[in-house]
Amino acid sequence: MSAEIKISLNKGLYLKDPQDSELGRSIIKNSIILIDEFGIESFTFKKLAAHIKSTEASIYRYFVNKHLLLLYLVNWYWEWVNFLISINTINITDSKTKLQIIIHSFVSASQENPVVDYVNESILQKIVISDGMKTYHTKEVDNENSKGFFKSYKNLVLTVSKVISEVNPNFKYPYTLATNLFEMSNNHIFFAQHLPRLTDVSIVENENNEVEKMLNYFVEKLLY
Amino acid sequence: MSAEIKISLNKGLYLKDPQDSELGRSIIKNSIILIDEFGIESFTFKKLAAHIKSTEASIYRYFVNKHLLLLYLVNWYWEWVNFLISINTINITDSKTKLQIIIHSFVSASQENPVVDYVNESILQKIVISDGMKTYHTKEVDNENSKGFFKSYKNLVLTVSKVISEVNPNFKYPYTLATNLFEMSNNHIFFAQHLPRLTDVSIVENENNEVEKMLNYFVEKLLY
DNA sequence: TCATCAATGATAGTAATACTATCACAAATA
DNA sequence: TATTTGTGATAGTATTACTATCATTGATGA
Repeated sequence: MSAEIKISLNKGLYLKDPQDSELGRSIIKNSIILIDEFGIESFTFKKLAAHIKSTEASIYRYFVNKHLLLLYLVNWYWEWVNFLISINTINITDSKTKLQIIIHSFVSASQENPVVDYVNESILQKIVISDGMKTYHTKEVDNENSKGFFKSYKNLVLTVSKVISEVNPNFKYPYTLATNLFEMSNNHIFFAQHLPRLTDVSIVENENNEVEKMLNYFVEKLLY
Repeated sequence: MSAEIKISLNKGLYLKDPQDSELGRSIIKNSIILIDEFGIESFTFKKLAAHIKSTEASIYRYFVNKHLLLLYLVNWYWEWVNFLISINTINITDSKTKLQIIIHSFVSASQENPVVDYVNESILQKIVISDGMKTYHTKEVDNENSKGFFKSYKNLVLTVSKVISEVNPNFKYPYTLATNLFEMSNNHIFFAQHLPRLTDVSIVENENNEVEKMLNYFVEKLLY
């Protein structure tokens, strides 16, 4: 995988494309580290500025506020998972196998080779698991949705729903299941770590094998 | 249903029991209204104080901060749904029917008779749908979990998982499915309203029939 | 009936957050 | 060489999320 790949995102997510400058890439790289460290609530542009030895004002030239920065990062993740699915299923003809690969991508996205050096996908996955749903659980959803800020997620769900319908054309809820596989994946990785009573799976040695097995079990019962 | 019912919650959730005083009940009643109106992010104790013609200081005598207030309200909801399930399944012997009633409780909890006059369960459900997951998606989960702040949710999941295992003792993931039914219910009501591309269901005339049907379809495929 | 005590209100103050504005400077570009 | 672009430095503001202190009122109890 070369460094040539540039994931392109909705222009409304940023004021200035962070991928185009040293400072921009540093903002991306280090915001991922700091959001993971502090959580999105306690993360501030001031902390980030201090960390990268820049200033708040400079960061505000790239992103309107931290919510849009998070949305940018989460969109990046959605695009990236979509990309992984594309390349990993390109030569696969069997739909059931495709769906298995999709599930593997949801669960183990973080263990793929990095695409660009300024995004640590492994940490980014942790952010998506912990804070991803906060991007759309706001009073601004409808407004932001109309600007296309959730397009990447919808694309991902569309891709997966197609495979679901290939596996079983009679299954009535392909979109619902597609969304649910992604959310279940994230939720139960989180629950295994923090609220184990809410799940049956556990995380052994940082591997999400059990979550993957669980999702395949659900898919089998629902579609086969 | 009489007004005698008092839902009892973990004492760590509040500084002073809001159910025991006029002001406390007013805080509960009006915080539900204002959180729904502004969303948890823009909701402040100052706004609430102005709304109920009290002061910030007085509200802080009941709750440490708005996060704990939200946690209180969400716990109230979890307890309430658990209570609904208990009374609505009390004379039911068939497990499949029990599970249908559970699903109906998740989806239509808001349409049951109110238990106490200071909690509008219908609006509270909207809050749980929009902001409920923010109670545990924080850096404080482990700490708060150790204080028992998620006990009500775990109880609810335990109740449901037992019924799932009654329906099909061989199903491997009863806790996962129990959690997922609750989360799916909330998520897809939300998606139907704000991000319809992520779901197959729609909300017609404020009724969640389609979500209920969808959940029953999933349960059937998974357990029958 | 008086003392006191708990609950609430009124007011003030502080540190941090989430910005916005202005000016200076250096490097790239035309 | 002139100009534009990107970044840094600094300052300032409104709001948030509290904390502290004191006054008032109404109920309790001796």
